[in-house]
Amino acid sequence: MPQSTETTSYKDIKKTVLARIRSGEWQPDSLLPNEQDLAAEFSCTRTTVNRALRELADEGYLERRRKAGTRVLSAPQRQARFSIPMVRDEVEATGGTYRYALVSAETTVAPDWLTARLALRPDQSTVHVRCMHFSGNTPFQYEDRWIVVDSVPQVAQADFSAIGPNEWLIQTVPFTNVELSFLASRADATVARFLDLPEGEPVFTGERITWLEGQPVTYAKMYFGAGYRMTTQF
Amino acid sequence: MPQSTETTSYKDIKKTVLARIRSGEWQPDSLLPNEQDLAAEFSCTRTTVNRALRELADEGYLERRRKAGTRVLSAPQRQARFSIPMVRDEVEATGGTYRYALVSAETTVAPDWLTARLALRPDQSTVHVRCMHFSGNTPFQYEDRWIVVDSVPQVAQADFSAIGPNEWLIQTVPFTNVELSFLASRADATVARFLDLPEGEPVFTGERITWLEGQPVTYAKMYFGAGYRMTTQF
DNA sequence: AAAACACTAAAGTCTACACAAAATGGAATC
DNA sequence: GATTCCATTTTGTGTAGACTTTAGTGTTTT
Repeated sequence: MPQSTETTSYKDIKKTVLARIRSGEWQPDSLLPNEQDLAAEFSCTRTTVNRALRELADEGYLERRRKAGTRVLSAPQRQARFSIPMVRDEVEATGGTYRYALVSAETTVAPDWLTARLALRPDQSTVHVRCMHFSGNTPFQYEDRWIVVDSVPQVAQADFSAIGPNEWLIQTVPFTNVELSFLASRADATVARFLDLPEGEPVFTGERITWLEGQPVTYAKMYFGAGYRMTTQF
Repeated sequence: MPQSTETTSYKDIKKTVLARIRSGEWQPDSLLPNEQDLAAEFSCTRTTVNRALRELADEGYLERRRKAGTRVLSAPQRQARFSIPMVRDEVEATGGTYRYALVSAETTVAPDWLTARLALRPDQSTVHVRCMHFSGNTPFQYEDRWIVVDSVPQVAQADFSAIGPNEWLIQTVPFTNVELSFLASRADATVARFLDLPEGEPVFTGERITWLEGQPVTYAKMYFGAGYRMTTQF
């Protein structure tokens, strides 16, 4: 049957279901009709209903279990998606001119805390890179990163004077797992100097650990310049 | 054909595609074979390939355009999903005992900055609620919230002495749009007092604006206690 | 009672096919 | 040379039907 003449699409179903939840017609914790019945109601196939409900479950509105059916989540476990762009893109998106500057790059044995954090073997070798990202002449981000040499042997030959370690890594090694945190920290002397802030100032900070199939690849701490906010809409 | 005997599922296809991207077989920016050809290769239907590629595009690995085809995103525009639980759930998830305390609740005309922020009409009435969320006896979050009376008339009768404004709102009014930001701010005298921190200390801060069909519903500022970090894995 | 078992309802996934919609690239026209 | 228009390709979405997997529920056995 062609869908040009008045059919119900999975998007329509999503909207209707959401509306019913919002209107209170379908109370939290209550069970929805099964797919078959909904298909009949919307005069479409179960496939279409399935897609609608599956996506709503994905978005955190519904909970689905085989045999048990589909129920409305009581506390809509909403989730926010933040896009994590590369610094260059983030700067350019705001109209700024991106500039990168290497501060230091050296091969060292991993410090204790890093060995613990990444579950490294004692005395594994790392490349420690510190660098700055600017938007025009304004400091945008100070990055402090360690790369595990055993996981990324090529890093020994890498030259970080022109390209940032993040961009280099993305081009060079894949990763499978990431742990990402955000917090507020106080600017120590170093961070304050590079971000051009008074010492002790609050700094929005990101911490990122990346693995490839269980192997720790890199640990990065990213200190954002004054006034930075991470925003999303949904 | 039954799928018990060796068929390719959309999950298999996702894995294979990801593996090819990671291995470099399919370079960033390059075009993938079209769905028909992939279906032939995996000996399944186009529907199955479609689902696999659609989900990968959703997850930020691929870009798909009709007629243009499917290509590997050069900078895998990865996105992090943070779940935004209600404070009670967040506290209880860490094993703490949740406790709520109202600080103040009063009806006032919206201040200038809020009128501007939410695009209110001049002198619209709001309910201003300030409250604390504890984990055991440790301050977990100080919340400072305005609720627009015109959008939520019931708020005039609400009693926030036992239930937090957020939980109340979720039960009472639906919302359609949210803008959520995170930043690092310095604790002013009030925030410092409630969170039991020295004044000027960095505070991880969330700001949330909620609309219902274009109508501003509420503005909330959430100050998190010492050591808070927002974490996700992917 | 408690444990093991079978039945069955519901979601999960796949096949096979069809038509819809977008957008690219080239052809026709100005 | 630029613009408009159109055919074609590729993804998007729907139908119809089948088999699979999970997990409640009720029954039987211990």
